[in-house]
Amino acid sequence: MEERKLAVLRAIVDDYVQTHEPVGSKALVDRHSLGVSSATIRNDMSALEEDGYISAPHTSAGRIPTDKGYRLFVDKLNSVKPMSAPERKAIQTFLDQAVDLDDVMNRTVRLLSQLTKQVALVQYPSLGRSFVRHVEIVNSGRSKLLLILIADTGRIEQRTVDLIHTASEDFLHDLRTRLNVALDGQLFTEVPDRLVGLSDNFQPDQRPAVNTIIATILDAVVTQSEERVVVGGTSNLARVGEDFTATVGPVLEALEEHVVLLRLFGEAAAPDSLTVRIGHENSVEELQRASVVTVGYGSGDQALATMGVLGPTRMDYAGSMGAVRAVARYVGQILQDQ
Amino acid sequence: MEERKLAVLRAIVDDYVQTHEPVGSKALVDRHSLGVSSATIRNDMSALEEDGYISAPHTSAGRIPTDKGYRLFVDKLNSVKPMSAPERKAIQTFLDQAVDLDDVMNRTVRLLSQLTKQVALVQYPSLGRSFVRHVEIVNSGRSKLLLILIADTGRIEQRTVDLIHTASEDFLHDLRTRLNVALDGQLFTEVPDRLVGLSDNFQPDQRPAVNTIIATILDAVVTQSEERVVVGGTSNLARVGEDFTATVGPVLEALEEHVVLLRLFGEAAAPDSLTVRIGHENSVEELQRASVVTVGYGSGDQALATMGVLGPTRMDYAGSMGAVRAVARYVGQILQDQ
DNA sequence: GACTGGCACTCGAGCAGGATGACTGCTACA
DNA sequence: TGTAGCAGTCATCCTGCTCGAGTGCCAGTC
Repeated sequence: MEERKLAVLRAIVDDYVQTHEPVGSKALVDRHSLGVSSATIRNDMSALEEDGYISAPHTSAGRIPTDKGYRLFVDKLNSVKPMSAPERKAIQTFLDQAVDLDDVMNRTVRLLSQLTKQVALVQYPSLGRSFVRHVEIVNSGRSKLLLILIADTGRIEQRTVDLIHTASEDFLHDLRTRLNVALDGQLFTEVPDRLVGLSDNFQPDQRPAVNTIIATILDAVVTQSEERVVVGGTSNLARVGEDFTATVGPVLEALEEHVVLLRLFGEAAAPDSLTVRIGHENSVEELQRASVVTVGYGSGDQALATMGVLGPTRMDYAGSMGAVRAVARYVGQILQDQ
Repeated sequence: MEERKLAVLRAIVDDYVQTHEPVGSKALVDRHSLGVSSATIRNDMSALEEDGYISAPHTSAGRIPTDKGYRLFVDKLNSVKPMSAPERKAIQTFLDQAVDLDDVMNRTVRLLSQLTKQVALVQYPSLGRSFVRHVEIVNSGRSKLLLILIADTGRIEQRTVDLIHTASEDFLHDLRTRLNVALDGQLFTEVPDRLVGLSDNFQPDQRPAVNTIIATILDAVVTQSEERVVVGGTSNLARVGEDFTATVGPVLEALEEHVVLLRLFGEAAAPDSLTVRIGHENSVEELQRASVVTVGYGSGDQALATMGVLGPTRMDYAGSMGAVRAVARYVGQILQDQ
């Protein structure tokens, strides 16, 4: 791929992202200093179209980039747009005001959507990659217990447990202590192993209750461990122009299905490694006219979860990538400090 | 207001809600058995327009109800549409599967939006109307503490507290016990009073730490007590047709501002008392082309919080009111059982 | 007095046809 | 390999037109 053809593709993407209109050869030489005439550009564009990087909506219109064109553009992007110093400062102070994990997640989503003017997606720290900080059991009247699992990231899972008999305070105290001895500081994925044989320490008549509680813990840890995603900035979809019911409707629907979103995130990558999925590269059908920029976040080198933004394929990739990466870094830091 | 004019208004609202198109006098007599000719209807419509209940978008079009017309329609509604037995069953089983409060709230929002095909809004149970079930303090390494407040509704508030010195386990045990003695079973609004003088029970050198912790509790209880709302079903806005950027964009923006939504809910009414705000009756400017149906929910006769749906003024009021009320009842029951 | 049938009038929707202009592809040339 | 110019294409915009839904009014009827 010759240098100039790449420059032409870059120029087309830039212009199209800005104007949302097919861009012609003449407009291109006017707005960019490419050093050659429009006829030459036409030849290059013709070649680019041949190779499937751009296409013309109809004969007498300009060209727009295809998914393949955006892909090349992103691959050849020499640098993501870094945040300015005041922006970094603003991100930091805004996130530092958060009082708890929910607040961190909500603020992150707001920040991302405002910075990128896109829909923001933030996954809660995965339990599977977190450590148990504390287990608490609270008697909630009658024969009900409230079971609370606290992760080092500040994430909390709670479950109610129905027992057949009312549990005594002594029994609960004993159980609480043993659970915390067994689990505190362990990875959540280790929890099932650590609970094996725990009920052996109890009186036979207490074992059914213990086993019920253990089953509930396992359910909370295994079944529901990944399920939480926060979405924000959907009003940014209003600016896409185009036909609404056909384009934005399905996207909104997909965003409501958190299961779909989790599939969208896929495997959490290492922190700082940006992933860009453009149009059809996306496995979720409703989102094949959209692009997604994601990045893993977390403390240390292992990612806790993923966050990112979603927008039309004609988005500002360099800017979005920069913003997503910057925010992810700060969130990683904050969760480390918790 | 004569009976027939009211019947005409009802028919106009029904037809317009169904077709989304201005309805004329002829269509009206065709579709409804009003027992009079179209000319008579025209006279009635003329009078209704005079009184401001309906209006014509332009000369040769039919009429559409005004906000005032919808208001009269709702006021004269003799009954909300009750849920069918299978629907009630489905609501109940779906909600019964919820594992914790977050899950109840999320399921409620999904249920409401699916039943009404509108945007659903659910406020978390207000702390101010809940009782303290338990207070927990967890040492989270170094000089940090994790403070957890659990309400009887299952709602959990957490805060991290930075102390100057590392707290001893004995001190924490003592503090935890005293806090629970003082607070368990109390209304959250009583919490500030109950904590007065608590630090007097501690050694002078421990008092600064106790006071810091108390200040954090008060902050969690007072400042942030009302703040949580869940929104769902925004994809239903895609079906409004009309101009998108002008209508739906501002609504989506308003929905993202949870502070605005809380103002929308206003004072939580008693459970079961439905409130309908139509178009301009709404104080939130961006939502003045929308209608909101809300109802308080809770166990007993005091409402814990509010839930409802939001849609275009031309919504199915009877159906929405029925669905909202049915769901609110079940949620109230479930929270009572927790 | 309330209701009906009929008729003239209004005004937006929708369509056809023509002018406009942006853009390309091609060809000849430096 | 790059440039200049020209012919051709095609969507968009505008205009004028017809069509028909729907109203308002009036005279007549029960």
